[in-house]
This record gives sequence, C-alpha cells and structure tokens, in this order.
Amino acid sequence: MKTLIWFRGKDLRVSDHPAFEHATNQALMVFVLDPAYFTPDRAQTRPHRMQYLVESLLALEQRIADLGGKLWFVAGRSADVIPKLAKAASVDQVVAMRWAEPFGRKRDGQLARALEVPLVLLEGETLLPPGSIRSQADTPYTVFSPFARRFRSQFELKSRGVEPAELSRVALPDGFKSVPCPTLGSLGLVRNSGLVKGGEQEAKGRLALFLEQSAHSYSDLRNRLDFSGTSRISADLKFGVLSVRQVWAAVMESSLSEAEKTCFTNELIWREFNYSTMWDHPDILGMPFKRKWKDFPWKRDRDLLGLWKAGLTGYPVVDAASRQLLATGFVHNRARMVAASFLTKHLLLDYRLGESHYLRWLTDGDWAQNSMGWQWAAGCGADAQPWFRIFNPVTQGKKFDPNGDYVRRWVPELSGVDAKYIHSPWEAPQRALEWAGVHLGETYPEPVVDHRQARERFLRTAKAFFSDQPVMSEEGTSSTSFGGSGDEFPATSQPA
DNA sequence: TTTTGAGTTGTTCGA
DNA sequence: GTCGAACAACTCAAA
Repeated sequence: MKTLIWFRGKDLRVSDHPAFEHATNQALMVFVLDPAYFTPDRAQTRPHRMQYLVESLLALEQRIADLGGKLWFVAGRSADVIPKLAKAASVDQVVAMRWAEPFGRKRDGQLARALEVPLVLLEGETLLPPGSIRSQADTPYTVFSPFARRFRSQFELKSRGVEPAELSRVALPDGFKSVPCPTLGSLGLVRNSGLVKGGEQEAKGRLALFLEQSAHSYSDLRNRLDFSGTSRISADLKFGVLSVRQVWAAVMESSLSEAEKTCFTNELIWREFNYSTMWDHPDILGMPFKRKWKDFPWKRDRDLLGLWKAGLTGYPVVDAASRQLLATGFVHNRARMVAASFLTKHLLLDYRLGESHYLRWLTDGDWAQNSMGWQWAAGCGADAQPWFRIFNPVTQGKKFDPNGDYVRRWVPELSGVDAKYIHSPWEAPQRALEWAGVHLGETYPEPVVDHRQARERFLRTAKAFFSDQPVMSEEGTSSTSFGGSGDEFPATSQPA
C-alpha cells in the first residue's frame, strides 16, 4: 500500500504522529508551501507564528532525515498540489491529521472529492475526537465542569503512540519540483529571541523541565504573573510539535501529586472542550457562543483599541500584557484574562477586536482556544456565570504580581515605582512618582478610564441590553455584526 | 416535568 | 489586613 503522508502544520512531529501507525514505511512525505502564507509579505502579518513554524519545519525535516526518510517541500496550493501528486506518485491513499476548524473541514471535503484515492483523516489533535463527549441527553455540553467530569469518566489513555525506528526515502515523482524548507531569511524575518523556540526536541525539553520543576506547585504558581509557573507548551500543542496524548501520558507517569495532576490535566481538558465546542458550533469563530449576545452594543473605537494594543491604557497589568504579547508572542494566562476583561468590560470594545489582535500575535494562536478564551472573558462564551464578573486590574495586579515584577519587566517606565503603587500609579504621592522618574500623562499615561465608572457603565449597558430596553450609551452604540474575523481565517490549506 | 445543586479563574462592602 | 456576605437573581445538567 503506497501512501502519501501530508503534513500540514498542526502535526509537526514524528513521535506519536498518527500517520506512522497507519502508513507503511514506504510513504511519500510532503509539506505544501502555499504562497498565500509563505511569502515575506504574508509572513510579516504573523511573524511570531512564522518563526516558530519555520523552526519546527526545519527540525521536522532533520528528524525525518535522521531516520532515513525525506520530507519534501512543494510550493503551491494544496488543493492543486495534493491531487496531482497523489496521481503522479500512484499512491493508494493520502493520509493526514484531521483539522477541527470549519475551514479545515471544508478544505478536506473538497480535497476528498478531488482525489481519486481515499483521503484518510486521522485523529490525533485531541485526546478524544471532538464531538464525542455528550451529556445524558446526548447534547454537547455548554459549560466546562460537567464536560470535564464526563471526559474523565470516558477517557483512558490506551497507547502512547508509535515512534518510528526508521523511515525510508521515497522520491518525489517526475514533474514535481522540490523547494528548500523555508528559513527566516527567505521569509524576510529576523529571529526574535524572545519567542519560544520551535522543534520537537525543544518542546520535549520544555515539557520535561516543567514536570521536573514548577509542575510540583502548579496549582499555587500558575496564577502568578511574576513567576514561570506554567508549562509554556501552548505553541507546541497548537502546531502539534507535541502530541496532547504524550503530554497527558508524561503528566500521569510523573511524580506529581494527584492534586497537581488533576489541576494540570484540567487545562488539557479545557483544550478538548474548546475544540469540541467549535466542532459542534463551527460559527463560534465569528459569532458569540451565547446567541443572546449577538447584537450586544460593543463599541469599535479605533483610538481606544490602539491604546490597548500599544499598552498605553494607564493600567499597568493591562499594558504589560499588551507589550508582552508583541515582544514575545506569549501572554501569561491570567494576564490574558485581565487584558481581555479590560478590553470588553472597561472599554466596551467588541471582543472580536481583541481576539483577532491576539490571533495575529500569539505564537500559540489557535482559532478555537483563542476564540473561546476571549468569549469566556467577554461573558458570551461557554460559562455559566452571569455577565457581571468584571476584573479589577488593580486588585488582580496586587494579588498575582504582588511585588510588581511583571509590570516592571514589561512597563519599564514604571520600574522605579514602589510595589505599593505600581499597580495604581495615579494613587501614588507626587513625591514618590518624582522619585521614580514618572510623570503621569508624559512618561506613562493617566488611566484611560476610571475603573469604578467603567464597571458601572458595563453593568448598566448589559442590564439594559438583556432586559430588552433600548441601550443609550454615551458615545452612541454600534451594533456590530462582523462576518467573522475575515482575513484571519485562511480559506485554504496552510497554517497561519 | 420540575427541582436542585453547581458553576475555572470576581468585586465590593462592612464588620 | 481579613473575612463573609451581597452583588442580582443566571442557566445548565442531572436527578
């Protein structure tokens, strides 16, 4: 049985890649470089993920070569390249890992029809196939906790998957031109050393280090902005450089306490929940999960959005998050929540404005995870709590960055401010600010909104909207109906 | 069908 | 500084 293994950006690994369970070792292995993504112009629009992707592709090419195989890179649109390649190579099947995204499903449907041989889509992105966890009423869960209980009762890790001992080099058929694996230079990118490094060995090292060290106090430290208490494997999971099954297995085989295992695997179950929810409700990538929110009067003030993106809102933790995102492609989970809460609740901006900004800049930017995270923060996501949960950015800072080290790292103009005032510099005595070299309104902004007023405005707006009263907000309403975040969604094949 | 317990991550107020 | 209750009464999922 001759097989074409089609790698495609969410499965950039050799260990526990489902294709190697399925295919003979006489497999032609290909990655298609779609010019819609692999050009300097396009790479500039998402440089962090491109850097990680390029590093992971180079590592994958090397790893396959070390095992005696060959990963070919072919330029073109996969909808054209894959059917032609399958035919020219006379394969009996094309094997790929399934994507759960609606545009991926659409693409795969089209490809399956264009192919003369079967397109075999393999599970592997999630622990259980999305859509397989159901309530007693056979409906998808809409809140996390019952989903997680059901997941734990159903899921049992049966296998850690295969690790091929050797691969064989299968030639590209005549008429196809192989191109080199893209490099940062070929895409016009300069390496950003602040980003998490791509590649299977790097990712495995990251996981191992986490399990040896901070995982032992994960439940305590995971919320701290000023410690590296989290695993940092989000990009590895997004690109499939680590398989979630291997992560689960590594956690379970580790020496962590049962409580810590449960705490960490809960995060993996959140990932399952988000994919599953997207599978059942593909339109959540552009629409609120809770339909009642469809016409919520979010604003689209470009100036406010610009201040938030640049980290100039005057709320130190919020600003630190924005700057960490641009500099490193990563934001601490709690900082993401505070930043998202601020954009939606304090600034009343449409959550999709923040969502698409994060999707552009996050190295781990994944459609389902990002969208569901933003919707949870905005209040329109899969959450049973009522809509009046509003983070206080000062309280959050004091609680989870007590010494202000996170703020000092990312908002250096405040680095001289005493911990007592660093999360609310406008409350500091004038002398303390002068001593720290801070001139509010000059070296660092005054708060762009007053917390108390902004909080009350959101509550008022939400209350009015949900009681079906006409909403009259100060600056006029703009009932937004986005058709999805548009250009952030690739219509074709390759990872963004 | 109705009822009941519970829901990732909160904030504010007042004792 | 710490603690418990109030916030405003929401919905889901299972019994």
